[in-house]
Amino acid sequence: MNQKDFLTNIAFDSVVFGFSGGSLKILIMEYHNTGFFALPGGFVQRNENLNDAVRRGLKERTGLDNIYLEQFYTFGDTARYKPEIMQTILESSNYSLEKYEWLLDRFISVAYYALINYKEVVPQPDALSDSCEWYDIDALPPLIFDHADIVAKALQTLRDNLDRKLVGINLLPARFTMNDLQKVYEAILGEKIRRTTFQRKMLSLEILKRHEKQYLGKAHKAPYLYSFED
Amino acid sequence: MNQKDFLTNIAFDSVVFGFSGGSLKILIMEYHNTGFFALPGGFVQRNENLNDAVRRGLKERTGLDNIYLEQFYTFGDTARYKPEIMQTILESSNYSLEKYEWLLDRFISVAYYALINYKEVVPQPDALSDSCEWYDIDALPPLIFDHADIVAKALQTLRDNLDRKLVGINLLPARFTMNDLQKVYEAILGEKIRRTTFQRKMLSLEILKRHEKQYLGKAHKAPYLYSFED
DNA sequence: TTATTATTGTCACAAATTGAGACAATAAAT
DNA sequence: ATTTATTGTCTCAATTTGTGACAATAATAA
Repeated sequence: MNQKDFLTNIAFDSVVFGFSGGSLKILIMEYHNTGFFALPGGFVQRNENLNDAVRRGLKERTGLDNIYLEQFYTFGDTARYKPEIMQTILESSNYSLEKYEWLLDRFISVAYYALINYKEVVPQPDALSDSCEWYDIDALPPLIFDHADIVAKALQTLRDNLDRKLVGINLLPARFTMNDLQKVYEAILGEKIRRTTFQRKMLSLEILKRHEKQYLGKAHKAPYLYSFED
Repeated sequence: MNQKDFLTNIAFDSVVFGFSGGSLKILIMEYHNTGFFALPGGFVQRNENLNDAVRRGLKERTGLDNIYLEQFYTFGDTARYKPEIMQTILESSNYSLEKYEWLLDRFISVAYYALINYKEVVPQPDALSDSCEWYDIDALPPLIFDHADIVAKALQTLRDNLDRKLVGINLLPARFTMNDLQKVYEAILGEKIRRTTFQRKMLSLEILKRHEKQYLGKAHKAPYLYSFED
């Protein structure tokens, strides 16, 4: 992690969405001995595409390749520049302030959101952090810098894109019921959806393939399973 | 324009849309003695918000404050890094390669689009360029770097946002006819719109204020003028 | 075996939105 | 007074969406 390997003044942050227990969650890192919470992020190598840098960072945090990923905004206000916070983080991990002085400079951050299947992930902390864990989107800890703004804008963008792109599928396992899918939509939108209208709309898109029924031993009709990829 | 005044490795580019003669146009710069064409852009001062930097750049090119402006994507592929082009531009304007060596570094560019009233603008070249002129969106010269991609994505984003935000109004004078507005929509979408449906939809939004009729001496019924702001 | 229960898939009809054209009302020219 | 081109509005059809009804299950309880 040497300064000359990386572009200066530019960083990225990722809002990694997962779905579990009926609610939407994101990954949050906690730095050693500081009580500071932040989005997972990183820096761009000099010979690396920006998008590839973000995928590299996500691979380190989640172990996953081929993640659904979307860039949504670049945050560049001077108000987000708070070197004293980064200094505390470095000092708390006994990092040399001389060697890592470049981290105390101002950064403009390109923000992405990712959608992943919660069950496939075992979140991994990095060298500076104690933990990388799922937090319910409605119960986040206080975040450093402007990361709360980044999360809010990620969620807003996800909502705006929900109809246009059928992105909700990326939060589910390969096979899911119509009710599973509806729960994802409700968690993202933060409101209840009418069952019959939702089912009709999803089926009319003609991109869901219907498979065998899912028998769960419940005292009622068993639902079909669906998948996205043919 | 000293390196230490600016953030390194980060730039911005602006796609400035105007509407004239029934078609959509954007501002393009041509660099001295090179035959190179590019989008207007610039760099971010160390103590300046990113968005403010873009507005500062637009003010220099157009003379306008309070421009409708939207960030839409950040371009960070390594393939866009072509120092030989920038070197040619600097040499052709007799700039010292030593002093401006930082301009030969790799830049990640945050792209914005702006919508302005064509008639209010007298485009201004900068120190490196011969001209800053309007080009029809369908007849652009070949652009350097990935600027053609940036234009394409700007237009796509503008189209996607057209219904959600009634942005077309920013391309027109303060008072306009329904037909003027329809022509703007048609130029952006690249297709004809049904007159009665369009009129009904615009009026149903209830954000247009109707004013006196516009008598142009034509042998038919005169249209009403409308404005956006109260 | 036969109800009972909860949920699913689909249909039917109403309500709302959009598509498409008809038509009267102009301003100015003939 | 008639003609011409365009505008504002209306009507009806077509499509989409909202809302509830209802039969078809799987398992449970009787």
